[in-house]
Amino acid sequence: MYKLLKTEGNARRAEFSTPHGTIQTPAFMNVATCGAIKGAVSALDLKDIKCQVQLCNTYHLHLRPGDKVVKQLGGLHKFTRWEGPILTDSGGFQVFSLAKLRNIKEEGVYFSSHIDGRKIFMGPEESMQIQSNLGSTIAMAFDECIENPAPYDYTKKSIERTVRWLERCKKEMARLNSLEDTINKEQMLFGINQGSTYKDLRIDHMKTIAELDLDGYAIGGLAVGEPAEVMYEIIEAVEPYAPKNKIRYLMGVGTPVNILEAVYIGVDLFDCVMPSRNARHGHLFTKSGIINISNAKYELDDSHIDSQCDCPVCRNFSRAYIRHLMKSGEMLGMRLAVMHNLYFYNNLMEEIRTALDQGEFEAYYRHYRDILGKRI
RNA sequence: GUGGGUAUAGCUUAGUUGGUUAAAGCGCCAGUUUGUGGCACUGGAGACCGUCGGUUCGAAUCCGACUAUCCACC
Repeated sequence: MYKLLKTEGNARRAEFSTPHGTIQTPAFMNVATCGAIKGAVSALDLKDIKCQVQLCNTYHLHLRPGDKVVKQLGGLHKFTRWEGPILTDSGGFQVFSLAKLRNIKEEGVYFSSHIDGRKIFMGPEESMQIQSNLGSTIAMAFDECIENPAPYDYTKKSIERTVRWLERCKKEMARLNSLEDTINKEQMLFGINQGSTYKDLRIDHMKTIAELDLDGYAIGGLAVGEPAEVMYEIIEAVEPYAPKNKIRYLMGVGTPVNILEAVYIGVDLFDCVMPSRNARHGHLFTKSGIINISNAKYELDDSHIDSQCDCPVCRNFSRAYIRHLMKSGEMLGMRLAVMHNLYFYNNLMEEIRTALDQGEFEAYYRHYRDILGKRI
């Protein structure tokens, strides 16, 4: 249930209520692909880093430990000890990211497991069944994330198929939610807008899926190599056709500035591996830009990662210590880096929400852009 | 003390019958990462080849002495 609280320009401040709690938006989802945020961060840590909602992956959990195993253990919430909202990605992106191994047909996609190479099939019904077994709060529709660049004709045929897949997803989810032993009988379904970088196809597709009255609408297939300006233009083009009374989710995006720009255009929800993956490689976000904590210049730096940050890591540990841990390959270094970066993202979203609450988002937006010195 | 082996980048090593600019891994330095195939990838710096002398047009490579170190024996 999406409840709009305030708007400023196209930017929206809202609450999205779910069976597992209310998400204050704009919000960032913390990526926990296999049921855990990479870097030894457990559900016990999530409040400390201001996490509201996690994203887990259908494909990965299907392969290991298996969605039926998770169901027998009571679903993802009980399994991971996280009581808040969980969104599961449908596996559609893996079709794209494992492109060499795929074979896309009308019924679904045949591809090889990245773990043991065995052939697997996933179509809309399978994806919904897996996500139902996982018992996530929100299921994503099974879509095709089209490569960039893609020919116009291929894109047109692909999004027509993605619409047919979406209709099958909706039907299957209704069936699964009515079954006696379903873990979450109120599981929600988000549709995904595709259409590569063709505005007319994007708009046509959004108009079509808007009529299906889904619980939320995602924009997928962006930030896959096209310039950021192109991404912003596509979001701006599609935004007027996304239902006003439904949450909007920009999939896989992005940098702090990407997110700020997208909020400005009217997006509510984000996810991205950037904060956690960058952290694992020592790249830490600060209000004055990214620092690489492994750099030699931090060897004797007794200050905190970000002097303006009040996360648990910055309240306690020095740059020199975290650099030492990262250089030594200590797991704690990675853990502290990931926690800091996720806090940075979650805190950024909180600042955006506060600015919207106070009617000062425009000023915040311009200020933040100036700090980073560029739009991208 | 005697006999034998070894000595090449910070470390561990490769280097053809002597032939242009001595190679690799690790480490070091820096960069990349956008619905995650988690310790990755890309690039860079760094060696007058133990020391001194000899043979040769030419020596990391062959010869001698010295030094260091390892093994065996006393």
